[in-house]
Amino acid sequence: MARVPINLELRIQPLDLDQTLGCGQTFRWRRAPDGSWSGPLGRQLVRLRRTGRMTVVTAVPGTADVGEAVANYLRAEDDIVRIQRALAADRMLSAGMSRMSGLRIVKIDEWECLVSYMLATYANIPRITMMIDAISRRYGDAITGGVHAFPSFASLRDASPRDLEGLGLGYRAKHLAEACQLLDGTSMRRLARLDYANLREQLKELPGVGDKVADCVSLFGFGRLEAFPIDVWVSRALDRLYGASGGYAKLMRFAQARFGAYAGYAQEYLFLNERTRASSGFCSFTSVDSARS
DNA sequence: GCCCAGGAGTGTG
DNA sequence: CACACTCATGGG
Repeated sequence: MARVPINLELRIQPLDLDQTLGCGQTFRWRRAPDGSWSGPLGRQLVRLRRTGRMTVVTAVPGTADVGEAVANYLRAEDDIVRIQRALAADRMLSAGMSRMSGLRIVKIDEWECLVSYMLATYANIPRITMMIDAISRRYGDAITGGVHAFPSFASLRDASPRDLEGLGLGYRAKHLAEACQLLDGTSMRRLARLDYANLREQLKELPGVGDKVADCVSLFGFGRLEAFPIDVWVSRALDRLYGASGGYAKLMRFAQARFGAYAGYAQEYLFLNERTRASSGFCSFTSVDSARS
């Protein structure tokens, strides 16, 4: 593989990189002061930059399929305008949605997504980012510039639980180690064939995977847009905006009845709105300088 | 120091 | 079904 950068342009619209890569659905992208974003995609380090209607893609080491990989990651096939128009029928959503018109749900690698959201339990986004960086540095192949690919299934399966704990994962280390013993190299492909209801039930069989994590993995990892992850922020939003309260199953039924096939997008709008109300910023930007060393 | 975090697991009423 | 408690730890 020639370690030569490759450059190309993609036309994906609408697309706001800050909203899409900095909103907390994915954890490995870093924003540079010039507004470009860089992150590992497979075994390449990809840099994305918007120029007008186009997205400039730079990849190291460049492979011919990087354009397809980026388009897949950004779900280029999703008709965001149509999805937003459908969801705008809901007055509660339409209010805050216009500020997020460039937000796209991303399609993360299934294995990476599963591990990432197992680590995301009861931790804030900066810490989740640090944990994922830690296991990548320790178990992932080096790409370039100190950036490592996300560790493969085999590399994490062979990791000792004690070693994982030493990376600051806390009680999540045990869940991750036990989950690896229940999976094999073909598990993600098998899960991908299931419908959403069976997928989330199968995911919940894994230690450290409950309703919320199963829905995050269904949405961001397996691309099921009907999934509606309910965390503390979404739960507050449902209560505040709709007066909906109760357990996960009840709120899930409420969301599916109200938002339907695009519940995942509705969830992201509600999540960001509610989190923004509590704090100041829209996105949790992590600068290139502070996140790498 | 204090509070809380894109929860899960287990036990109890 | 709803709560209550514990888990292990670091960012803000």
